[in-house]
Amino acid sequence: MISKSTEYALKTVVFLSQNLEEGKLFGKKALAEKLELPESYLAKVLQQLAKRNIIGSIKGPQGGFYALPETLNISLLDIVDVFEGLEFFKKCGLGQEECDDENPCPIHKDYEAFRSNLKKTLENKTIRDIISDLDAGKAFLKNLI
Amino acid sequence: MISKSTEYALKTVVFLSQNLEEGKLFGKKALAEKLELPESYLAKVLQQLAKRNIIGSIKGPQGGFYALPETLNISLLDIVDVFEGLEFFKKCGLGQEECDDENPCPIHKDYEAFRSNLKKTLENKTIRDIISDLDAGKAFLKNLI
DNA sequence: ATAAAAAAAGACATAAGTGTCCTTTTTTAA
DNA sequence: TTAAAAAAGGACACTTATGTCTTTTTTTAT
Repeated sequence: MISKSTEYALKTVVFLSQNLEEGKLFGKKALAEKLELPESYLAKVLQQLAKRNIIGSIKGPQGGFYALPETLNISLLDIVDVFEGLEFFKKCGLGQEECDDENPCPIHKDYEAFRSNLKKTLENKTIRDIISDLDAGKAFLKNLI
Repeated sequence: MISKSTEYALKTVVFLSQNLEEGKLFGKKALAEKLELPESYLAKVLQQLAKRNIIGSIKGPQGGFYALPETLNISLLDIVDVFEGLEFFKKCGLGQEECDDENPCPIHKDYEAFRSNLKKTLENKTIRDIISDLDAGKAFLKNLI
């Protein structure tokens, strides 16, 4: 449910937010090196994030990507939404076309609880929260702090 | 986490268990028609189930597949294990290589709770349970009862 | 103006899951 | 013993996610 795209996006958004300073920009190459991610693939991810206004981008020499003021309020679910959509949180765990409270599949109730709890967790976890956890040493992400 | 292979396998195993009668066999064609599944692909699934002794198979004319006595005690997790393995229940939700209680990712604790709950749910749900739920009208699976 | 730097975009490569088709092997029934 | 029926297995096609490479567009600095 969480693809590489989402994983790379999260790390980039966290990094940019940690380094949010007046006029400070990071190119795809710098980001790929810092975070040890595939540069060309990361470029696509960055473009999608910029298009969705989750981060900002400036073209030309000295250009690059940067965190917006709102970026800190972005939730993990927002990032998942960009790359996977929210279908996962509606679909039946056993792949049944029809599956709801009226017509439940054999694990409907448990699975429904699972996915809605997971959704809530992702929804409530903002970039701000993650950075605060990283700062406090309560959580870790490779190559970030 | 639950692939088409697992979905098809579950439906077949349930069907065969519902029709467990002395000497009664079903060929891949009959199963594919009954369950409305792609016949050639289902054949592969059936082979893997037979190889793992989750169902039995007999070659030759009048041959086919059938449920074993133990088939009723098979859990959903057993079927998942055949086609996806159990990696999902160990892997980090954010794709981090290192992620455990010592070095948790930002959603480690919540995610760990979800996936272990889900695992327990799959582990405790046997084919017998599913058939009993289907019989009682408590659950539904397309083309099964 | 022009060259360079960077984002943006398009085309292609690879791997895994899904799915189909064809051939081989086994085994039973005639 | 032979033909047919069925499982078993191998090879290939399609799709999506992942990843790379090249070209185009934008923009700044000289």
